[in-house]
Amino acid sequence: MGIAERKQRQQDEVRAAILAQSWQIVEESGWEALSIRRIADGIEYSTPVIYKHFESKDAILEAFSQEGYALLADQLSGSQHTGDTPESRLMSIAQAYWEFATRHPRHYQIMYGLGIPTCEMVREIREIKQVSDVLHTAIEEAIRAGKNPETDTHLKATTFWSILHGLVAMSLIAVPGCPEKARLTLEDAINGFVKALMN
Amino acid sequence: MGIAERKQRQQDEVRAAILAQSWQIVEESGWEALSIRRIADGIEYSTPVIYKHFESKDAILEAFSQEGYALLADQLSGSQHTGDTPESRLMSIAQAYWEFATRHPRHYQIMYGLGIPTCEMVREIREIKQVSDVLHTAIEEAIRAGKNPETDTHLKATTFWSILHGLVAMSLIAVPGCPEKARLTLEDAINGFVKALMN
DNA sequence: TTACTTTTGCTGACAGTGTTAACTTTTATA
DNA sequence: TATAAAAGTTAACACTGTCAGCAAAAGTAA
Repeated sequence: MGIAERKQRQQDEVRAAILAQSWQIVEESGWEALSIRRIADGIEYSTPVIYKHFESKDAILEAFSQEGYALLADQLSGSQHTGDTPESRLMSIAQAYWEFATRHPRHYQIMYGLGIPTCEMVREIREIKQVSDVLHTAIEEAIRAGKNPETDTHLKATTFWSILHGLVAMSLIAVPGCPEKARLTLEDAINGFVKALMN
Repeated sequence: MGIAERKQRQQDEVRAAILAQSWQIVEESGWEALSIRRIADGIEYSTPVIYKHFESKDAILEAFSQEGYALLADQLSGSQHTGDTPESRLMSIAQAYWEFATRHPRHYQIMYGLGIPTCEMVREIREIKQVSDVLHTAIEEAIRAGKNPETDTHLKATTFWSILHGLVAMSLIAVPGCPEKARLTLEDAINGFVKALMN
């Protein structure tokens, strides 16, 4: 009596096909080219089928946004323990953040283009919280090792995140031609931030 | 023979009406509600008339983007000479930048939502260049007054701009509820940046 | 004033968008 | 094999930006 299981499997396949087709369209032609009809064409189904799997087009975008945060969280966690000082660890995280944005620009676009992560989102969406947690942990560690242990962790973490986002948004998206200069800008800014953080 | 002049005047009025109506729609319902048909309805003309004044919808958006940069340049110029040290002047500029974004969020949205200012844009569009110039001047002055006179001005100016944008994007758009905290974050970050800038 | 020309503006269409109600076909169960 | 449920399709609604072709008004010249 594996009928229900097979059905579920088939549905899962369709859902996966929707996402795969969507991603193919986005990679080839960008987010603005993504449309329900184009997805339906690609997977050889009619448009309403998509609505059996996703409540709306926005839901599809959100799925990719979440995927992006999961990927980012992964990369950041991987760099979390690189380096032997809190300073170098913060720098590693910053570089991982930057690398993620350059490697996955389409992901970064929806993650921050369709509404920057709000406090509620950080609370509700696990993937965003993971990113936020990595940043908070690294900042907290640096504060403890620094000369001002009663510094506001949350304040510094949002500052850190904001600086990272600002640099990525400007350097990466605005000047896609010279990634070397962008990297220098990043390292310089983070160096300054870290020095100010630890006195 | 003031016929041509009167005609020009009438055309200018229609153009102004298009922009005024557009702005009313945007203020009331946001950028996503702005449509050519709605504008046409509002000014009591048919849709093709709009295309006599603007090449496309994007051209209308660009007009507002430019207006935004002009406004921003104004505010920054006004704060350029507030304060008697280079440090305090940079802080004034940062605060003016922040104030502009909170006071004119719709403007800020198109200015940075529809493509962040690239190097070419800064070169080509006068309004953006004015903003860029104010930042460069203030940074240059601070570098000269600091302990590292051979610091790269352009690098530091883009860093300054990036940090400002990052803070605005995150603090303002993400957490619209608590402007006080956002302001603190801004001042803290800029303080750190300035200290690192001047050693 | 009349005839002609240019400007101005409108109608209606094209090709596309997200979304959904109603219907048909396929599939599984009794 | 009849029936109920699930799956999938067609066709529409209400939008979107854009534009070709046509009607009307306004200006110019005889």
